[in-house]
Amino acid sequence: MAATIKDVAALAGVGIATVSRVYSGNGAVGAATRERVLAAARALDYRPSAVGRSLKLRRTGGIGLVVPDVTDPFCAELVAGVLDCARTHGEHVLLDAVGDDPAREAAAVGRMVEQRLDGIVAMPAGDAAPWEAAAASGAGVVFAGRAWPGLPQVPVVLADDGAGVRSLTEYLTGLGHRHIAFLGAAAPGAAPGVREQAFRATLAALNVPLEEDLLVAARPSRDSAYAAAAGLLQSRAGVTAVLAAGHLLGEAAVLVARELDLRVPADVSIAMVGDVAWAELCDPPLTAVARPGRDIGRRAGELLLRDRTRRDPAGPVMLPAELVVRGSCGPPRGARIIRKL
Amino acid sequence: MAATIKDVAALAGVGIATVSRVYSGNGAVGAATRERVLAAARALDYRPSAVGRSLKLRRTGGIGLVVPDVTDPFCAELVAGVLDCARTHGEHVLLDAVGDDPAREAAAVGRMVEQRLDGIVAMPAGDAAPWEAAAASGAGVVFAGRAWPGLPQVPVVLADDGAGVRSLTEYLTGLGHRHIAFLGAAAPGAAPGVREQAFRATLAALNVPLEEDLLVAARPSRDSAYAAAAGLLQSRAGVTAVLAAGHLLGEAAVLVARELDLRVPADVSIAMVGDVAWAELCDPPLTAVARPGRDIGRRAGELLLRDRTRRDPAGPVMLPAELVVRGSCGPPRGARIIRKL
DNA sequence: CTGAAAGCGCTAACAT
DNA sequence: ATGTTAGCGCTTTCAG
Repeated sequence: MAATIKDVAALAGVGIATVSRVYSGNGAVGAATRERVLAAARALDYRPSAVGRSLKLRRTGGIGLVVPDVTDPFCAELVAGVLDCARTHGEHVLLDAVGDDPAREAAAVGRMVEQRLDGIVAMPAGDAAPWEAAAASGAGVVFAGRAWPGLPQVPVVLADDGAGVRSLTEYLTGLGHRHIAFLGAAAPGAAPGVREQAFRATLAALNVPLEEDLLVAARPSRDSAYAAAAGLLQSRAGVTAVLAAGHLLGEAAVLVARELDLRVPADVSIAMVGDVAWAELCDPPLTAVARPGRDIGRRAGELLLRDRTRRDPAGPVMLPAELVVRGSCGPPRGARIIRKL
Repeated sequence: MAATIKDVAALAGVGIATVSRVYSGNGAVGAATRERVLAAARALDYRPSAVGRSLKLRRTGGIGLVVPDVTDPFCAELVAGVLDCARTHGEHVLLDAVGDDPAREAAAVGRMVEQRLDGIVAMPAGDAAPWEAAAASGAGVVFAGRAWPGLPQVPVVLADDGAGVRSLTEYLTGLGHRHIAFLGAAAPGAAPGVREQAFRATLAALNVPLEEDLLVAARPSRDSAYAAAAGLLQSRAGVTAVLAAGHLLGEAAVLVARELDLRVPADVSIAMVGDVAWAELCDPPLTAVARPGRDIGRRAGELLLRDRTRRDPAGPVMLPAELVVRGSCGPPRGARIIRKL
């Protein structure tokens, strides 16, 4: 169907090497010859085959990208960032969404390895095995937006959620809150995430006593988030503010507060980590920690594409998460009015 | 770096053809031999190269996907749908976002053609040329989520926005509205889109006089949307409802209404086409026309992957857009209260 | 049931 | 400046 280099060479009356030289830019060709080649190519609608070239060069180019869900705003930003990076480098991007399912992730990584991509940037979900295999196969791997404790040798770029939560916690306590709920804690027994750790640490540093029963666990699903928020706000033991550890949890908190006819921020302050479009649209607009998804994606791509003989940075690359103050947090009910700075 | 079929054959003490047969499934191999091959492959971390196979088979597989912006909720849904489809067919997806820029689109399509993908599904932005070239090269092309009048021979799958806008317009007029603004009309002189046409037609069918100055134009950007909404609502000549033709326009309307201290729906009713996450979160929740982005993506993928010798359906595939009634629309101020049905 | 060999489209020596 | 050729990793006749 598609014309090959031979067709072009034949039509132009030159050898295939000349055609190759015209397209690859290596080696010189006379102006007249080049013109004949180009004309022939145009006549035949010739596009050089990346497949043939890849086989010969033993390097395909291309970035694999594995995220849990393209529909999630943070993931979408991250994808956009990787796309940006790929575009500036003239690379293509192979995308898959694996829904945090380790089996699907393994399958996706396997397919990408078979495609002989330059490397993979991923928000890792489950098993270490596929990543080890990918790295062993010579493909680069960079994690983005999510840490993966098991593979310390894999470079990773993250939002500095610890700092983000610290800012937010300090902001809330500064407003006068002493009974802050943390929505989205680890299940009892499980290791707490960075967000929860930062929350605990900040409270401790501020000498605000931590109330363990205000750390409410939730799995990362809408339903679980909603249940957790409902459980918290219905029987709220003097909670004056809730810090939602993710945008799904923030959404749940807003919805539950509205259902319970709680005024925000008069009755409860609400804030969340993850700044998404609706944060600005809801009423009142939600204070949130903005995580630089696009930058993370871009940076991860750069890390992948750059010369891999160079030593990678020790430890994760942390990109700043910024506190965006909007109208959803105020002083706790009954507190002295804080004078504006 | 990576092991090849030869390495495996050598280690297993068989010919490369046998290794190939083990992996491709074509031809029979003795159980014992197969085991030896598999063992050797495992020892070498062998993964067959898709590049070699593609070259030999002269068919790469893979779906190209071109959207304006992965960060847009509708596009993200569409991408997710194509990903779903690709997964069930064992295909991979090559994604690019081109920001509605014809030059970037042409570049993206060019790269995809060079990759010798099976075909491309796209939300087309600009020029017809790259698409014609792609189709000529033998790759299938399917448009999704956006019509492209210039290329009638390209199959296209769309949300039935006409029907959606009709439902919405009927709903609004049913509530008693007679002065409905349409936010997002075509620029004066330009051809109106399906949404606008449906709006005009529905009003005409209902014998509601159309007020031309309530059709306000906007380009598809946040700024333009905001300006249009502000212009409309500041000097509103008796507008009782606004129908926003897209989610960006809906967002702008909500924001402007809030800034102007207009109560929704008491002072103005607001509704939009495009149901996005925040519609449910904002206060009051926004009535919207839900467009089945994911289904559109899936369907477009199917259309692309299925035997292309079969005749494609004449005319676009229309997927239903559903009116989701929430709290942002009510009877116009001063109207007789409509009895509940 | 298995091996040898041709060739997919391309690039990079090497030769002219 | 241009042509010839080998070979990238794989599948697939064709022999055996």
